Amino acid sequence: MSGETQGKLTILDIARLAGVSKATVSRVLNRNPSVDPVLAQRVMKVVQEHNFVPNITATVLAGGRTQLIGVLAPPLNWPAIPEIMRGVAEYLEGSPYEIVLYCIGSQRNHADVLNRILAMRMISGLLAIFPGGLARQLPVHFQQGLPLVMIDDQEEPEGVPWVGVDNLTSAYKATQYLLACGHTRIAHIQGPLSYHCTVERYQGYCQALREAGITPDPDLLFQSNFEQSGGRHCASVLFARERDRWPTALFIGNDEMAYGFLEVAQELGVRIPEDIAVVGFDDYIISAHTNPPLTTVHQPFSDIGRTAIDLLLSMIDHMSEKQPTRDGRQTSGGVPTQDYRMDPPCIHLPTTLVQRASSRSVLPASRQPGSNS
Amino acid sequence: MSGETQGKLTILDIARLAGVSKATVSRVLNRNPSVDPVLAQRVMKVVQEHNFVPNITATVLAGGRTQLIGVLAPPLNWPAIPEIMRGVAEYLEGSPYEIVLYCIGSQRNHADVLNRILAMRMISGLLAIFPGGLARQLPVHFQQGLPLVMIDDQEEPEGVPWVGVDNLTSAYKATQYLLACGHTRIAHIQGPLSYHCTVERYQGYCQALREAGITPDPDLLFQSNFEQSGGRHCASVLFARERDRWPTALFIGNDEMAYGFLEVAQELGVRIPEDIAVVGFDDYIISAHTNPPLTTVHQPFSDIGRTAIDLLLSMIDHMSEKQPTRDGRQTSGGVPTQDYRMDPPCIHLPTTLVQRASSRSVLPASRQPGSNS
DNA sequence: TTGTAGGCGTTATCAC
DNA sequence: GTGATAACGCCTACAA
Repeated sequence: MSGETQGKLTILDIARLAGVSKATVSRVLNRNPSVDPVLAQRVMKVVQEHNFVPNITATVLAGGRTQLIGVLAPPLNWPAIPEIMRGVAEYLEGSPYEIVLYCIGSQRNHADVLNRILAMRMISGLLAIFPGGLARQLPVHFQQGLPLVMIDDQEEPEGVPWVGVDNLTSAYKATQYLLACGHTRIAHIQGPLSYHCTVERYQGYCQALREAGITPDPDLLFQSNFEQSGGRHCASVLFARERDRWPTALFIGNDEMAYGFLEVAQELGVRIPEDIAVVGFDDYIISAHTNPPLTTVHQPFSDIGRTAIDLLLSMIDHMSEKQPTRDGRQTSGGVPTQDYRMDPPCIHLPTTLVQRASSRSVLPASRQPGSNS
Repeated sequence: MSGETQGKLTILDIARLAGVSKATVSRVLNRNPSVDPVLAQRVMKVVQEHNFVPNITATVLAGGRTQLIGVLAPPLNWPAIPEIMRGVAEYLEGSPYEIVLYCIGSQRNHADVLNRILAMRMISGLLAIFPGGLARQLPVHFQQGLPLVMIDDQEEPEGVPWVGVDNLTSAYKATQYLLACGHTRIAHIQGPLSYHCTVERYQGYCQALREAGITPDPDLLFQSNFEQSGGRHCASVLFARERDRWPTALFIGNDEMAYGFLEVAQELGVRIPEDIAVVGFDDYIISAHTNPPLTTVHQPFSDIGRTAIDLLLSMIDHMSEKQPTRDGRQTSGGVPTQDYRMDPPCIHLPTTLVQRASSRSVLPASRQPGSNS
């Protein structure tokens, strides 16, 4: 209310009002310690009274760092994205940074997006969420000094800082849970094999079975597409079999396919969990509302976003302190400073199994399995 | 692949390579018609070969317009937001513009956000989605020349360009549908009265009843909070009554409350739609998955986003052609140019009623109501 | 510690 | 039509 931002003041105006030079104002604004605290006070007072905010474009042009973080994301209505973005946005709210959002859809010339973004030289770091085909270009830019973090489940995390979950362990626990429920014929619907998470989840599934002395039965493995339609398809195939070839439980590679599966089950009058217990993976919001509500592995999406952005900001702080290419090791304030480029961090967040009505123990009440994870 | 963007070329480099001056390159890049087509060709060739993209910060600083659209939004995991953003992003993909996303959560000093955004002088237009308390400041900035569009259901659309749905008509049709189903005791759960949409939806509800010769019964009107908890609460209150005071149908002011209502109904064994038919408003993704799936008024969120951004871009084109404050009327190319500031456009998009299992006709089969609006 | 001056990459206003 | 050149607002040596 006090100072209208319209008058487009510049540091020069502030300088005059405070009776100092542009340079001093600039220094105050950038918290340069070499300025007299008294002067700084005076300047800050003027700045606040007039609600002054430096022109960011000029700042960048002059070589300062932007307060802008680029976020490369698939369409926001993909189920996991809003939650991830919430984590990102909430974290960034407490910082001076803003988000520049690059949504990659179908139309855009994918190959060029990254180049354009970087050519604009506007962001000081990039968070790449499910970058798909763009994942290939990421390591290069990272090596060239762009602070960069990837959230992905498709490519194997290599060459760039990465945040995600431990799919193998998660799938292992999900399967173990079904085993603990007393099931022995446990089927699995997996996603596209090109996805890294597909493989990991399958491995976790197999490992749990083997440890229980069960050999994974190829007859109980379905390969699909991670989409609802895929779940529907697998359901039809499965339910078309004679009843004694059905499994008693099913671990589905993601929730989306589970939705399709549950739909078909309901249409065909197959009772879940009585006839078949179902466990999914992801725990999108919808999963609590399906019929029946879906037992599933909860991915902490907002935490993933938060963690990724936290890592990114620390990378920005760190990488900007050093020259583009310097010798690896150095120490700051007793804390051993890692060289992100030599050894890109890879953070795995824990998942939890959320039990809902789509699964249930087939054991007598006295031997129910524990609650979760 | 051809031209690495790393070398940070400038128009000066391009100029040299093409054997022309900076000015000419700039003109070519900005499609200035006063440049020799042959020269333009030569320049463009160099530009493309080197994958050159002008430094956007310099462009802005020099007075050119940014290709950045500010989007002010609530947390992205609010149900309607991802769909709206999808519309926005998809539309923008076909344009040279990018999104700067400002998520407003709880922490941030709300009053300042807008000032900061504008002080940075980085965006050429602003899309305000459910701005809440910030709505008050919008008209001022709009009048001062900032291209601005609001998507909101809380404030009455006045003083700023606005895109949304016709709540009154939508509610009217929803109620009319229940009447056509044969219901006469139709209850309504409304949201906070401070919301403009609450009032409009209530008016539509009343109007439909009155036209059917029914006086709205205060006993069948519930005032709540637009949240799931509110729906639960109303359900408990309602179901605690003697059975003959129950309505046979219920028009709920938004889907969120409907979810809560359905939950309680299921917990208490009340059959939907047999005991009470339920119609909601919004049609969030979850609504197709509830138990039973929810009949509801579909808001075309992605269209709303698309329309809003379309309007915004045309405003940007238009408002930048004129001096900050000039005389009102002028004509361009035979098309009468509107002065957005004199008369802010207000676009109402149509809704559709989506029929699902939570509602059903109580009439004999021969007199079923038609499918939808 | 503080001020001065040059430069960041573009656009825009001039002359030519 | 084309080419110099002065802004644009800030940062940062360098000088004082």
